[in-house]
Amino acid sequence: MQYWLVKSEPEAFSWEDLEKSGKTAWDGVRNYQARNHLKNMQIGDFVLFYHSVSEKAVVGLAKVIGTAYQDPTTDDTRWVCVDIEPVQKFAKPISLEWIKNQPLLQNIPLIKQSRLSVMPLSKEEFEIIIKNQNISF
DNA sequence: GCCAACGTTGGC
DNA sequence: GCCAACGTTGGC
Repeated sequence: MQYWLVKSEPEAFSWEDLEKSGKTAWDGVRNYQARNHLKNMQIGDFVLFYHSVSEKAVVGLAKVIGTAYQDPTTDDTRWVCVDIEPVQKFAKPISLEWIKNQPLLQNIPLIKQSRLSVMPLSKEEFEIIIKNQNISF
């Protein structure tokens, strides 16, 4: 079991869009580091969903329901996507500002490498972010 | 809206 | 193989 965080501009694809469609192919990734993380995802892994730019907050929890396969939005075989589905919306979004103030979250790529769109989190980092959300697994 | 950070491209 | 130019992301 691994833990991940993915970013999306809500104007492009939001948590609400994910809930509406029930599941989605996490495609369009064109960065090798992010691509490598996608390839490492396993079915059942949890994925935190972050709204970048206009909101800058983690807004929900999703999970992986399909492992990496050829990204259908390109013929270029370098790129893959995975399938995810929503688990639960956060009762209270976790802001970037809050994350920056947590001593134990100082090393996550969200802060250190702001342009990476798919990143791994440790179990501890994941649990700090989802605590107080009353999420039932 | 600006711009820093950073990844990619292409000329040499 | 280096690096300048360029495009994109995302915080501010």
